[in-house]
Amino acid sequence: MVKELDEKTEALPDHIGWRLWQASRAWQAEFAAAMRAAGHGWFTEARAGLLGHIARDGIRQAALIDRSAISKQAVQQLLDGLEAEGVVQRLPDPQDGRGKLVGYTRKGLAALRDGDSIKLQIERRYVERIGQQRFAALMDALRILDVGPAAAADKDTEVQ
Amino acid sequence: MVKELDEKTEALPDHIGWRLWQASRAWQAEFAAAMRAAGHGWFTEARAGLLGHIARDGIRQAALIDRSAISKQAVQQLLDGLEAEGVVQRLPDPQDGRGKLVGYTRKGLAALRDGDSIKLQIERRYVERIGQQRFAALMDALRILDVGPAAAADKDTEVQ
DNA sequence: TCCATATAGTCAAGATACTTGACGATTTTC
DNA sequence: GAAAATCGTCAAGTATCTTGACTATATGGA
Repeated sequence: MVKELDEKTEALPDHIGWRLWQASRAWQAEFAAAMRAAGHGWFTEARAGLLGHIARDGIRQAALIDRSAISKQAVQQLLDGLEAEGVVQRLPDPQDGRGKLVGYTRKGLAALRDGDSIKLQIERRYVERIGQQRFAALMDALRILDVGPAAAADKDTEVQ
Repeated sequence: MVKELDEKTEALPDHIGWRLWQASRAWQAEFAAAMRAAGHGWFTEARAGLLGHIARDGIRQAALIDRSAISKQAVQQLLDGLEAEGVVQRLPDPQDGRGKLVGYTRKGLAALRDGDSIKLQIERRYVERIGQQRFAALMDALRILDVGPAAAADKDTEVQ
């Protein structure tokens, strides 16, 4: 098709936000596809974002709400889904009659283990592609940039 | 609250995917907030993702669909919204009776200009935070990683 | 002790951003 | 020309969020 080749191939955006977005989306798509291929068909990106805030030994639902950047109702709905899938379970908090403790089921913990090995595989591919040094520099810069919910939550202390 | 301090502050994930996701979300939230503050109340992250693929001199809707990672119906719905907001316009393609050409209105072009200056402001803050060298290394690594739709689309040509 | 207030979680309703499936109009291919 | 592919649209449904209203429990004085 000559017509296609005639078209100006206009450059895509090349600012930090665009690059981060593309890289993030690509990573998530790769990870989610591998998780589903590994038998965890319930795995979605929204759920992944929440699971990232649930420690292996569980967390109080209220604390989870604080850490996630979304509303408590959204957290609840995601938890409802994960609970229905048998990935997490909610138990009453013995310390606080109002509270719930969110923890992983055996199925959930198995998924975490699979997830860990998939992460390593992806990371290995990234290192192959851009080299160990550049990869280290990438992680280093992202760590020091230190955006995200933890950094935002620290503002409660108002040290600045 | 002593009880809070007693709780183990379990570490958040620290792999490349998590860091990219956090950084990407933070950038997008910052950018979208600044755009809305600049009077572009119609600006959302989903729309931003699509606009990133629309060159200043327009694009055929079919080409836009190819570049975006979403379904053609999703593209259409986003375009419907952007057209209703007066940001883009769709004109019949004189070369192809089936096709449409998507282009910016004056309002859309003005938003692009504001967006450019906001991007520069955010980038300046990032450089202040992590230093010029680290920022350059970050961009360098992300560019060479070269994930995203353009990389995928280039596979059609099979130059590799 | 009792009451005001804050916190934890839930229920309900709605918006946004997607999806798949079906379809008509046009172009390309043979 | 007629079959097949492409382009855009319409319709319906799902996932992921939102805000608002509400109940139950806990906390912290008077």
